[in-house]
Amino acid sequence: MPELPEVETTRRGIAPHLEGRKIAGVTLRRPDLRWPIPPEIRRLLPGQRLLAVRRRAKYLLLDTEPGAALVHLGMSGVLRVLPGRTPPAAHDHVDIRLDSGRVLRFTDPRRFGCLLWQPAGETHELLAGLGPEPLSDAFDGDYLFELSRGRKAPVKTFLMDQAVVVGVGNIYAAESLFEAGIAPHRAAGSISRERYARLAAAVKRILGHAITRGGTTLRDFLSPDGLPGYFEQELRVYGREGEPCLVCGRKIRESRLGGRATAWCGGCQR
DNA sequence: CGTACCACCTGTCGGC
DNA sequence: TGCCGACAGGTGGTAC
Repeated sequence: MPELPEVETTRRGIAPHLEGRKIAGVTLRRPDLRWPIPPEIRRLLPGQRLLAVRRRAKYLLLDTEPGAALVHLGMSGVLRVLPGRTPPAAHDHVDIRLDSGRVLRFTDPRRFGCLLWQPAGETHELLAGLGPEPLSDAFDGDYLFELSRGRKAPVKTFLMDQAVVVGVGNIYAAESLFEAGIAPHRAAGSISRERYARLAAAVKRILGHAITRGGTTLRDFLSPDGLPGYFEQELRVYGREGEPCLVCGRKIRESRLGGRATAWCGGCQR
């Protein structure tokens, strides 16, 4: 499901219900999601107080004293805080019960998500190689320009590489490239410093805006309070293949890059 | 190291 | 109406 704005929206939605609460118990209805759920989740979490809910890239970290539960929502995962007596439905794989009587429930039909354990003071291997946060000062046009020299991969693929910058998935990559006026198939190494400055600014603006609007509504995503996000109606190229460009009127084109559907405007993006 | 491709899994949608 | 294939927001692993 989610790109960074959806994950951040989830974090903001669940954090007030979790921080400061004690974990009353953990219910695992499946032994694994994308990977086996490690024994620490069951063995160490019960009785611990939740100290903070953080986000790194598209991972959520539920901090406790001995370590953090690491959650990735994959393509179809949802985390919600529900009344404790809510009966589980299909694909409700994990419950973390709270001393408030409520329950943090992880639902994920496709099971591309994961629930892992990161001991206090350590960095999980999956987080070790990640690039900078897109909304941080470390991410800017100069960074993209320097890192991209010699790269032949399409700029869209480059931008979606989580080792380059985290949190930019298929939707927001397409939208950012449209705003920056860059054709998605252009080789990353052939793009000028000035154009990368525009691209970095577009990524920051679009992700920041999407977060303030509560993420993009897609069929698998509801924000944690059950309300849909409101960003979908503002998408300018993603999902608009064949429709007229809102700027120049040309038909939005569709191609495939790195196996992913790619929408772009041949008039506005060069 | 960089790049391309496959895999994981379920639900939904369009076409016949 | 029913069936079947294609596709979906992610990303680790592998093979070149």
